[in-house]
Amino acid sequence: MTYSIQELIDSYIDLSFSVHRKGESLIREQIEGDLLTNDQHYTLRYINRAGSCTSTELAEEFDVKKSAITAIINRLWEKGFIQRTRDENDRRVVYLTLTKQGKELYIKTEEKIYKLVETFIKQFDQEEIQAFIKTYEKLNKILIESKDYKVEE
Amino acid sequence: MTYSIQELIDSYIDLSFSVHRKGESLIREQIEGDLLTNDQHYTLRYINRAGSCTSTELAEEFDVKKSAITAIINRLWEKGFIQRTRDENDRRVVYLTLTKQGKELYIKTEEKIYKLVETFIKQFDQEEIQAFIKTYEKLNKILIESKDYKVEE
DNA sequence: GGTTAATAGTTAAACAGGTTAACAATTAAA
DNA sequence: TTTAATTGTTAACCTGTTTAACTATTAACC
Repeated sequence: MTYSIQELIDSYIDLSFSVHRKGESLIREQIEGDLLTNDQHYTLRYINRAGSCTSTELAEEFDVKKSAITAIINRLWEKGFIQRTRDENDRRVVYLTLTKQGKELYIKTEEKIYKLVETFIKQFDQEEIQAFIKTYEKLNKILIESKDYKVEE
Repeated sequence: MTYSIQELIDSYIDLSFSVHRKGESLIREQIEGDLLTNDQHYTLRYINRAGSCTSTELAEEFDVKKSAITAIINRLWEKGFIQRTRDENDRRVVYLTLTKQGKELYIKTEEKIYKLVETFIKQFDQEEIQAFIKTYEKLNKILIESKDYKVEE
């Protein structure tokens, strides 16, 4: 188990591709019928965890422009999964919360995804779990710190 | 460093989200101006590594329908980065290869991505490298094997 | 050999998600 | 009180995706 730096870089790229493509497509299959897309589920997840949040917050979390969030929220709002409430103190702000329907669908979908991921985790032995945790903590740290990375020309 | 199964599942989901969102957006910034999208670069990468390939192959690799590949290939073809060559033995088949221009752009872009990933890898100490390799190998194995996973209702 | 399958790729319509640029409404700062 | 900055939306446009129908070609079968 010795990799050159080149091989490590390749591994990272391959893993990133696999998680993105294969992982996302596995998760897509757990999502309720045609009711939600992947991104819509992530949006419900974020709002559920936050309890209530704003478009600006979602735009930062997802690293997209606010207009992209407006579009996603509109679709969820039209389907009755999200509520918009104007802040009476600062009337520019709109708080997003899940409706009862939205919360129910979110929980149901999330349970399926948990079952999927659980089958992954259960295939790890003790050593692999430790390796996973170490990698998870390191990668999260690096990805956050590299937010504004720029290659020198 | 002890995580419950619940926390492990959450970690997996968080990591998957981070790699997808933050990782992809970091890579996007390394890609040449507005010449290529992320998916277009992945397409050039696959063709370059294969030397030559077909739409069907790309559709399987990316886990999308062939018509989605046609759309991507069309855009790359219009910009002169990809060549289409009909197989004379089986005239249904079209081989995709990079043009000189396409190869040059691909290599230039890939170098930037390598530099980015290199800065990640260089932040790993020896133990973290071993943990990463173990996790990489395990996750790749699991993602491939779970290709047709279905949650029981 | 001639009909029927299957395969490779394309096209068209429709949708989701993304960007940019302009805007309205509101609040903060000068 | 005029000028900035912030929050969110809208409109135009692009990319990537699916479904369904289609063409062209090859393979399979009787």
